[in-house]
Amino acid sequence: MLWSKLFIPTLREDPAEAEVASHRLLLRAGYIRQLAAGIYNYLFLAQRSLLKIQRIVREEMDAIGGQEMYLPALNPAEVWQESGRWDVMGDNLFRLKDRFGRDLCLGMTHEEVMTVIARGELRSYKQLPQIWYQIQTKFRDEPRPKSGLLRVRQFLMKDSYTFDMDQAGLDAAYDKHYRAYCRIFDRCGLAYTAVEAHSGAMGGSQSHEFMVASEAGEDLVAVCPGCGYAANLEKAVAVPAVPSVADPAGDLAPEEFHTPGRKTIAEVAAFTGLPETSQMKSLVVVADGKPVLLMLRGDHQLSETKLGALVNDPEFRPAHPEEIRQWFGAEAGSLGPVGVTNMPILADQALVGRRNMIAGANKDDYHLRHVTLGEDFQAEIRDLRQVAAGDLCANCGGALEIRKCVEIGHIFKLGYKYSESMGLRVLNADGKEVTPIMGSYGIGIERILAAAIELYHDKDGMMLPPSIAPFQVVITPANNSDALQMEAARRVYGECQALGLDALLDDRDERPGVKFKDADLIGVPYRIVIGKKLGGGLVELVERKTRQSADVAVADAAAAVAGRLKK
RNA sequence: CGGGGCGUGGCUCAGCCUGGCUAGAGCGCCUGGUUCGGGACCAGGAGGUCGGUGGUUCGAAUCCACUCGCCCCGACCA
Repeated sequence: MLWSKLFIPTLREDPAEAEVASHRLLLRAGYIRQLAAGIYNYLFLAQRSLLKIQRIVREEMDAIGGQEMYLPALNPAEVWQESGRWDVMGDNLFRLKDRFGRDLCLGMTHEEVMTVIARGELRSYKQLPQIWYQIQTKFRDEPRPKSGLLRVRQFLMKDSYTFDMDQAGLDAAYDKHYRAYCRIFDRCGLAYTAVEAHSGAMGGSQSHEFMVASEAGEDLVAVCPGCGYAANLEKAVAVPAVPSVADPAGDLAPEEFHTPGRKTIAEVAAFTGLPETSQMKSLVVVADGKPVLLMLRGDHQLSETKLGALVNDPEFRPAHPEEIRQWFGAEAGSLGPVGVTNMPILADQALVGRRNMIAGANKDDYHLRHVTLGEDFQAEIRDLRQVAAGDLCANCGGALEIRKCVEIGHIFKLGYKYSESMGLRVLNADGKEVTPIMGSYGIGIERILAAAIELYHDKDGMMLPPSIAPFQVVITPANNSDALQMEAARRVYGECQALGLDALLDDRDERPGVKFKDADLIGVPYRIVIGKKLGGGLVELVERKTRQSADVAVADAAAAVAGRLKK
């Protein structure tokens, strides 16, 4: 295509509102423009790139037997009420009424609609398994849209759903998706990791997220460089780092001591001269309307996700100061487990095997030393803590790292949540009605583009992988007023097209510097510069990512690019 | 929803604290000319109800109140 005819509104300066690299560059390179918070216009370049991503997704979904559909974004409330998500989703669901006052919503995913189709049409085990997918605009009323295309209120998602007769079928469907996702992200040129994920409100037994490491991300992932273990921090397990000071040995009885004004773990550590690892942290939460005392090692953080799942109440809350006073007779800074009988105690497994630790005395300004789990108090042992950097891998003992990541895909074994609540049943070979088991699998289309930019950019602009760049090659005549250069540029451009390349001819009447800057900014992987060496029959072939350039014969330029793209 | 910040030509910003001429700069845009390997130069030109509403004042971009929008932190989050 001819650049002079295209709408590519590049900006010379960084837009003020953009913080993260992908947002800044998408705006500067003329890919997107904002319409409202979390709502973007995808201009020509973005659309071109997104279409390429969608094409890759389609090809790989089709390759595992996926059947593409297109379902309404506008959904009647009834189907969401049937699944229960009308209430569960709260303010995240965009809701509206039609002229007759009927409730509708804009779909954030399509489990319900897919299940409606399935229950209306699937009758027999002979029709299963099925893999249905769509690429649709999804809506979420995000409380805080941010970071350009990374967290938006309207976005494209590939979502697929599988229906199987049994767990083995679901396992196979899940595995197909897992492998398809790897191929998709490989083809998109992303460096990604598949991590074990918390299945959250979606229920279900198994779940993986596909993550791209980036400071712009919002998820934290624990990874083991040694054995490859990787899990979302919400779910990660690890062996805690060894306490920095060994516990006092012996069968010692709890012993009260005065700790005036020392309320936090850090203050008590400073006061006693013993590290935080020698203390027990006491947290009181109210879950399901009832108080629970949680015991953790002093330096450990509570995992709210894990606790939410344990107590079956993701909405649990910390106890109020008055409640703590009432239940313990002391302030939050002096709480401990010894003598507590009016509520259940959950202790993190990192406390097992520890002896004679320090904990609050349930008496203001006093702590106890020599507190031992199982001897001085009884508790249910659970995994409560959030894994931290430096913890040891449960598989291989290596030190774990924590990385910020962008989630680009998520696969779930849904189980029977929707098929059961919405009444999907088919007849099995014995003529009995059975409920099929489902899986659900999503890919954030725009996030692939944004994540690629986060991964691959420099001070001059994007360095998009060729598979998802809006163009594969740009032909840049250095001087438009040089008729020979222009003629050669047109010829090379034609040859690129003949070879099936996505080529862009920068025929704008601009100085070379402007053309180079723009080409770098929008991230075209290869550039053929027609310049002064044309007299000697040579043009310059430059790779955007590496900045490596090579002189090639004019006649070979197009083929040279095609050759490099094949690699 | 809590905390912070910002709304002035298309973009980046100055002016506001301490009210006072026709509201500025750089970039971009238009016309003409010169130029042509990393965001050129000269000359001329277009473009702004200063987010909105109300108030104070002889007079408001500037002060006050309300309000809308956007960004960031937190909460939230298939």
